Amino acid sequence: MSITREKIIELGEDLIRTKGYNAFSYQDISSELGIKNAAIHYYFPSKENLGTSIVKTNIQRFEEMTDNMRSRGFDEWHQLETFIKIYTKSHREQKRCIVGSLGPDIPSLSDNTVSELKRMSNIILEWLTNTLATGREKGIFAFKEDPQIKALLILSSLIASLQLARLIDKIEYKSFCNAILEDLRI
Amino acid sequence: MSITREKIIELGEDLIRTKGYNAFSYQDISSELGIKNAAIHYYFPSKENLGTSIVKTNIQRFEEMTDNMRSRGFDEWHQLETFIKIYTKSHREQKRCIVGSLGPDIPSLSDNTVSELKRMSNIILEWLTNTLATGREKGIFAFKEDPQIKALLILSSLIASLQLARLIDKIEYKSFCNAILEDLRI
DNA sequence: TTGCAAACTTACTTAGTAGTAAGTATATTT
DNA sequence: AAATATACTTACTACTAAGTAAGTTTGCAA
Repeated sequence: MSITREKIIELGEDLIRTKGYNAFSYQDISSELGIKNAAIHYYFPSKENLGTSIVKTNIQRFEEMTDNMRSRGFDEWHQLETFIKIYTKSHREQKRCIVGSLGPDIPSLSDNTVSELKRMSNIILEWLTNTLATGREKGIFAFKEDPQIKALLILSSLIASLQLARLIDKIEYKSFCNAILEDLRI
Repeated sequence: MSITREKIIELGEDLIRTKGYNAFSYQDISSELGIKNAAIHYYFPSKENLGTSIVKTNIQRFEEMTDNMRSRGFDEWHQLETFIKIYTKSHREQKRCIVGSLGPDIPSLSDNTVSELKRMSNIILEWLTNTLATGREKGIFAFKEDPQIKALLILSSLIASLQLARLIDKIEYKSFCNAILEDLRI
């Protein structure tokens, strides 16, 4: 694969996660990479191709992570801890997650991008639901709600807190994430 | 106050909550209201003025609601229930809340709009923190976390779930909101 | 060495954006 | 009746966006 193509995807993801899909332009990418606007169109004929590719890359990354955790025999607590670390890292870097960034812009996304984004959300939610359910069966987690509802509660908290962090300065992000985990302790 | 001005604010809020700040234009408003583009500039010289006014209107509305609940002697459970109803209503109407809509677009908002948005977030969070703390003292709510952390968890869940609702169809929004309330039951 | 494909650049179009200056009709005040 | 303010419209500017067509360089293969 071309190095320029990879750089465009990487920078595009960054821009989506900081400025948002509608707020960034091909200009932002071309000037940063020292190439011309049309060079981006060479790899991604339209902005929707770029958007879709970025989401697909993220799905792949997420699946690699969960596969990796499973093959390394992480228990459910450890898996959830690792998952939450993605968000603390994003918070440190002042970025949001892809789902939280593209979600608000759904009305201006193409059908292809939206369907990939839906696929991604469902993959994450299914993994989380599964991890919670299995963890509770094994006696690792304790919670009274339905696993899917609980998964949704946790995912919502993580996504929105990255956004709220920009609005409310006094957020202690670590305590926040800790509270999510501690809430599940037996 | 002018009726056109009020209509512009109302429609503007709607557009922000459905399409997003960067995705709507003065054209969207003018064509819908049957006026010319420049008429909007007459009331709101720049888009930032409109944005700021919309946030201010929302702050006022929120404060009227909480004042009203207090003066009518609602207990904390009833107050929280009423607050959550704002989100179930938004969900029914397929809209997000103002904080959840403008939050993602902070990098493209003016300083004035951002500071009003921060003020709004803090007012909501302070009210929620306060309600949770008082409710727990009175023995109405049960939770182990710090009230501010708990408030943040609840607010994040409510905000993000409106966004996720567009991505994950099988969300049972009522059960979701119910889970938030039930989690606080003694 | 010629041919060809990959990876671009140059130079452009089209469409939409916020914003403005100047004019006009209507109602209100003096 | 004259002056003035309100609430707009007309007609524009300046700019930025995505996207495209055609040309250029570079490396490799026949």
